[in-house]
Amino acid sequence: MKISTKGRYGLRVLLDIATHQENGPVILRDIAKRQRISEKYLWQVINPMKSAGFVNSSRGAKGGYMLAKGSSEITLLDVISVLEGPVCVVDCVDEPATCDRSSVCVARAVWSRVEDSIKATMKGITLKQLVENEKTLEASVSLSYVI
Amino acid sequence: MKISTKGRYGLRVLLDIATHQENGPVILRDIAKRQRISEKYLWQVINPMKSAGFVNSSRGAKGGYMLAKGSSEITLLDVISVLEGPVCVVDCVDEPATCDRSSVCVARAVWSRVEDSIKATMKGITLKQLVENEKTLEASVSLSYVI
DNA sequence: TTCTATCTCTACTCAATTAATAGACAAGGT
DNA sequence: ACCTTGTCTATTAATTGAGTAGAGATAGAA
Repeated sequence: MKISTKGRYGLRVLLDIATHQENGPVILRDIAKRQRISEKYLWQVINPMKSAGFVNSSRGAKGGYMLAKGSSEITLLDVISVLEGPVCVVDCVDEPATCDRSSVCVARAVWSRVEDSIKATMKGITLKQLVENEKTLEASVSLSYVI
Repeated sequence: MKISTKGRYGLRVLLDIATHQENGPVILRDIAKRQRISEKYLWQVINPMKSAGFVNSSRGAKGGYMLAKGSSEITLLDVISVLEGPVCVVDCVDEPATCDRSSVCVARAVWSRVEDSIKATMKGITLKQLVENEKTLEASVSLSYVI
């Protein structure tokens, strides 16, 4: 029941891009520095998100990555699905054919219920919310320094 | 985001015991046959549940396992916590000390929210419910044969 | 008492997955 | 041209998952 580094890093990468893309594309090296993740590994994280259409890239000097859509259109469920594979706590939920009892299996019904609940929660969390939370958090932190 | 065999088998084992313990202790070999799991591996599943106080065991002839408490007192969250370890999608949620940013980390807040939702869902599912679901399911299946 | 059924425990193995690292290559802007 | 940046393919070490093997302990029955 763990989220792997791919999923966790992916979320942080998107958040990083969202908060730094005002002045043009954000380059991998800077993300890597800020997030303390190797560039090489980061590429493996960001590449699927490019394929999934969360970010755009441009090559060469002044290149980098930018969000490909509004941050309110990217949900946690999207990110995790792309980086960790479909949210599926037990295979038989998504692939009933793998077990002949699936149509009458009480256990399967349970996993299905758990899965639905996870999906619903994740779908309700957007990148935009995170960005806003971060802003208010920063504000309160800097405020505490002033006081 | 997968539940491993330990957790899945554990649930099935409890359900199996609950539905077969009327005539005394249920032996591992029978559970193994019915659930198509090796006895050896099954022991690794049932042993933590014994330690956790879900089942009692008696040794020797006529021995076996029985539920140690009412099926309404065992929740899915209990079972999974015992067999898969604490429900924790990301370490920093349960152990804030592992990361110095944890107190101001937006990502962590997200994982915490996901975790809480999973826990709440699992806590709401009791073994008793499963037993009852199975009964009604059996009834409807046998009915369909009669018709 | 002895036999047998049953649970108990430790150790081992094999495969898959995770989390990286390394290095060559491709393309676009100045 | 040159430098910057993204793109791709391998490789690897560590961890976890899933299961097997076999000896040992204990309680009831004959």
